[in-house]
Amino acid sequence: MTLLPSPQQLRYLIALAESRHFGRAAQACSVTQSTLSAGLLALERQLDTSILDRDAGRHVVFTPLGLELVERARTALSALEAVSEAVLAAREPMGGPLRMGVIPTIGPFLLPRLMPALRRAFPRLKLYLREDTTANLAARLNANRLDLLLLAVPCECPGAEAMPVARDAFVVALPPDHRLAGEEQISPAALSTERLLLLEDGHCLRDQALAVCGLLAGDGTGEQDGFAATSLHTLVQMVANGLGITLLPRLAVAAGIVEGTGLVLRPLAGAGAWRTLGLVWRQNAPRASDYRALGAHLVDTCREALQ
Amino acid sequence: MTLLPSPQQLRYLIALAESRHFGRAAQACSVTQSTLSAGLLALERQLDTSILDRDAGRHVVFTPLGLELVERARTALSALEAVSEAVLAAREPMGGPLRMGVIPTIGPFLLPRLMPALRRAFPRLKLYLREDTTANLAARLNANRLDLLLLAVPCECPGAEAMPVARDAFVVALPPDHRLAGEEQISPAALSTERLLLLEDGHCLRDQALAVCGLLAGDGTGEQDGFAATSLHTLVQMVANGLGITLLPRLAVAAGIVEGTGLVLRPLAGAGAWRTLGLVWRQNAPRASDYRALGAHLVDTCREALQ
DNA sequence: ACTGTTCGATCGATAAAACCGATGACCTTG
DNA sequence: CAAGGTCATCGGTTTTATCGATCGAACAGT
Repeated sequence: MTLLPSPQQLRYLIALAESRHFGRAAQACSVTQSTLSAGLLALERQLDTSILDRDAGRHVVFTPLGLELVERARTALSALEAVSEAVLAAREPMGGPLRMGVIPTIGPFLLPRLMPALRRAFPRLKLYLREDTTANLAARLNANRLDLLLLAVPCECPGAEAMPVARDAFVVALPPDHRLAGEEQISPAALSTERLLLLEDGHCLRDQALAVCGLLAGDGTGEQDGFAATSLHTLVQMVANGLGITLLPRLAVAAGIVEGTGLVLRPLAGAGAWRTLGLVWRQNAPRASDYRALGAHLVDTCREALQ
Repeated sequence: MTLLPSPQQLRYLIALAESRHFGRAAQACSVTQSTLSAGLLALERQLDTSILDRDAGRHVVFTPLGLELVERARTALSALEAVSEAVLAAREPMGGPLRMGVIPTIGPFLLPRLMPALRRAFPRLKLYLREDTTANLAARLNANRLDLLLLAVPCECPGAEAMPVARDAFVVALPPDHRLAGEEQISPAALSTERLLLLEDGHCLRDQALAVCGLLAGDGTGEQDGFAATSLHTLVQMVANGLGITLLPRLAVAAGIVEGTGLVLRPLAGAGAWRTLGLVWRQNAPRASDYRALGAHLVDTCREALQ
């Protein structure tokens, strides 16, 4: 039987990959630098390969194989942690810490409603939140630094399981004096010729809104003077200032994002366009059944939030 | 940070689950019984849970949670082994041992051609073979006791990646004095009223043949007097004895399975039915690129084997 | 009921390893 | 060239894994 790397060695490896600094990596692992150094040397000796390029000056440089090993170490360590966590999950369903990631176009509008409902339904749940873009959240989910994502599905996330929870329609928001403000509803085709304001690149809502207008995402598509908003709230302010029009998710509208701005809201003509909100977690996550139960509650909360 | 189970402890757990006997499990791990016993007790203590039901007489009985932990331990250990194996795979592409499973309706007809070709292309490859049904092979793939499967895809195998390599058409085989033997080609509908002989339950070819005839798989479907064949060779002998007709994969026919039997072969009318041969391996398998290269060779071999 | 056997748990001793603190060698920077 | 920072190495200590021997309970055959 081949000699296996120890979990500790893998921790050292991952910590070093994240900080690229022996001392800080050691600190993250709560050991001394000498211990971490020796542990990594032992790992290289056991695997009979070189993980670090030690001829590369004083910077920590990984060999190509070393980088692959880091990735595999991550999944291996996640699998090990899943063993421990399965015990906790079985002992106390819907208890303990849950690290959830949420995108900025959902969080501020849904969480204020969701949190009280969850606290009522699952009093023992400790929910840690992180707001970030889909790509960053997905990376953290894979690195086992988040347990659950609340975002627009489908999303590129290999090895993950998704559960759709709600359909969130897009609504056109315009200044009251806009020439389209008199229309009952607005056709998607009409949008593509307007000055369409969008969130900056990286927000999935941006790409979805562009898709609704029949435009392809790309550098600066749909931007006015190269200017894009950093949040839906600033986006609304820009529209209120007459800089253009935009698409808002019904979820944000229902949460009152346009209140006091005087903006006019109009539905999209036709079958309408929407995004699908959903939960995403790692396959084989020990608490997957918890996540599904949470998703069931989320379905209710979304129905209420979307009136 | 939570205390993680050690790889050794997981090995003990898995070995015990497989043998349900402390002494033999210890032997499988090359340790003494006392070591394994202490290791498992330490694991239960660390996880603060009970894995074994020790009030259940002298038999080894796992708790429900214990069984789940065994499953998770398997995946965790596989992930750990993947780290080590990635090193070997990088050091020597297409070298070292490869444990391949193959179904009985492919192996005897393709391997005689495949093996010499592989030996020529990859001289350093050490290929271990196991012939079994799809279900058993899939179980062994998941348990990390096989690396690669050669079978009919798609197959139920979660967490696996598949690569189709060839299309293998079905051919009707009949006795020369059969009333359908005079036809140029035979329609699938005509088959369903014939005395159709098939492999016994568990062979995927059986279900595929039934599907071709528009029949659903079920208890005894398509059996004559409750009698089913255990291999394609015996099946051919039964047809030659006038007990009925059957469907054979072109692969077996091309390998000469009906030679000397006097059986008549007729194509199926219409678009024709076929099975897809393919390779399957675990996602994240360190040698996945090797498997794809092997699959590319397999495409050639199959083309030749199917003439 | 008695008895020998089998099986898993426990104990004491020993060898291996993980870890720490201090130190050394080397590179980089001012 | 000197100073600071960074990783590797070394000696000593603590912890852990393992073994061999033994114990006690459950079971089977008489």
